[in-house]
Amino acid sequence: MSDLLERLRGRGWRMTAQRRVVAEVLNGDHVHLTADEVLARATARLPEISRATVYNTLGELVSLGEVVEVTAHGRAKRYDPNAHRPHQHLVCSECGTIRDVHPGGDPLTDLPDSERFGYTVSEVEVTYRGHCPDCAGL
Amino acid sequence: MSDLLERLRGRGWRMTAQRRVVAEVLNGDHVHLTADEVLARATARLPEISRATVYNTLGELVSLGEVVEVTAHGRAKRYDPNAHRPHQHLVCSECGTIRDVHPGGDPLTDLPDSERFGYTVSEVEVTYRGHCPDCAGL
DNA sequence: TCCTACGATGGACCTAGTCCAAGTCAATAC
DNA sequence: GTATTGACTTGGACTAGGTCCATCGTAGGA
Ligand SMILES: [Mn+2]
Ligand SMILES: [Mn+2]
Ligand SMILES: [Zn+2]
Ligand SMILES: [Zn+2]
Repeated sequence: MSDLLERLRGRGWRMTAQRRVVAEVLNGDHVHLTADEVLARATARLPEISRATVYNTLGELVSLGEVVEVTAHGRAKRYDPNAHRPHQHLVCSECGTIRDVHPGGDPLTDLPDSERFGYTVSEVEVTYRGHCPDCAGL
Repeated sequence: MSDLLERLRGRGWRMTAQRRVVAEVLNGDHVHLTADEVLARATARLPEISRATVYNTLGELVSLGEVVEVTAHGRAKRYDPNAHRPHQHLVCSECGTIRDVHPGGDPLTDLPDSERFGYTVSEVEVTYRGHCPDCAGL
C-alpha cells in the first residue's frame, strides 16, 4: 500500500528512491520474501540498490513495526508486511511454502502466569509445519 | 540418561567414543545447548573430537527423534534432549535465556481444518518471547 | 584376529547476515 | 535557487553458523 509510505513519511522517515522501492516490493498481503528476494525485485526497479541498504531498510521497517520477521528453521528469514493483522504461519517442511493462518484466540493468553517465571512476555510466534498438497506425494 | 545410550544401541547405533560423549553432554532435562556449546563440553572430555562429528551426531539424534532442534531468531540453533515430553519455549529476547513451558492442551488441535489448506500438519513450534527478570530493568 | 563398512577428521567451502569508511543526496534554511 | 549538513547509500571485507568431502580409523561381526 502506498499509505505505508505515507505513514513512514509521517514518522519523519527520509524518503529515498531505495526505501521507496523496498516498500513497494513488500506491497501486498500474502508476501513472505527473503532479503535476497527483496533485493532481486528491488534491483529490477532500481539496478544500483545495494544489499546493505535492503538489509538496513528491512531492519528499520521491522523496528517500526511495519514488517514482521518470520524465522524459518535454518533457512533465510522472511519479511512479512502483514504486520497489522496478527496471524500465524503454516510452512511446508519440504519446499518452504508459507501460508497465513488465523487460529481463533490469542495464543499469548494461553500461557498461564504460573508458566511465565517472572518474564514480561510480549510476543508469541507459532509455526505449524507439515507437507503442502504438492509435496504430499513424497 | 544412560538409557538414551541403551535405546540407541538397541536401534543398531554403532557406539563410538565421540557419540557417547555427545550423548552424555546432552544429558539432563533443561538443556538447550548450541552446537558450539556441545562441542566445547565434548572437547573437555574427549579433546580430539571434531566439529563435523558433533554436527553429524546431533543431526542423527534429531532424525531419530531423541533430540529436538529449537530455532532462535537469528541465533544458533539449540539442541534439546527433552524430546519425549512435549513442551514449548519462553525466550528472553535480550540475553537468549530459554525456559521450558507447558501450556495446557495440544496447540496442534487449535488449528481448524478450514485453516489447513490441504496440508498434512504434523508439528507445531510455539515460541514465547519477552524479557527475563534479569533483563527487565532495561 | 582379520576385514570392512560405517564413522571420524580437518579443512575447504557456503549462505545469510553484519560492519565500515567513503561518497551521495533529501530536506531544511536562507 | 543555492548552500549546508547529517542522514542515507555503497561495495567490499568480514563473521557466524553450518555443510561437504576425500581420506583415515575403528567397532563389531565372522
Ligand atoms: Mn504472514
Ligand atoms: Mn526445552
Ligand atoms: Zn511443499
Ligand atoms: Zn534476559
